[in-house]
Amino acid sequence: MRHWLMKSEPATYSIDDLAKKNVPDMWEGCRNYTVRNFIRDQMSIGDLAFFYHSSCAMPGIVGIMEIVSEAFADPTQFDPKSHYFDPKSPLDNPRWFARNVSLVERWPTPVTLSDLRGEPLLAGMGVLQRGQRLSVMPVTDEEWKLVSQIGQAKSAAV
DNA sequence: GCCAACGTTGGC
DNA sequence: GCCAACGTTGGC
Repeated sequence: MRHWLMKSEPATYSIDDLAKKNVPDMWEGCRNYTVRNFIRDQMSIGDLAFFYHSSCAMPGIVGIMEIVSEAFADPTQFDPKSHYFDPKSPLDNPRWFARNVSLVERWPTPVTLSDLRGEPLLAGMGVLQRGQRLSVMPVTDEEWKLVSQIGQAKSAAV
């Protein structure tokens, strides 16, 4: 099993939006080829991912999701009304892929970006690297364990 | 709103 | 295939 970090702007789609569904939801709208390859080729059903809130007052990891489907063509690329519409993506050879995800844990007390930066053992994490902008990226087993512990401890302490 | 970093586009 | 221009990301 692999581990991931997946970013979303909470103003667009937050962990509360996912929690409200009570069923798996589609992780859509990725429009970067590196991210596309992760989603299409590297993820597996059963993989776990951190849900990361970006571009907001308190950026950080707000919970855990599970990948629950194979990759499928992201329908928003074919929808002219969608913000994610891509007129150059051929119907018979889609450029962009999505997966369904389901909520595993929502952390009432997030592990903030500054929490992550404050932990020397996490200095190598992709999300902390200067200039990295991928909205989906792999997380090592060690990083996963440590961040999960921090997240669960912070949220249990409330 | 600023700006650094990076990906994508398109002219050549 | 090069590379400048442009657009986007995302923290601050």
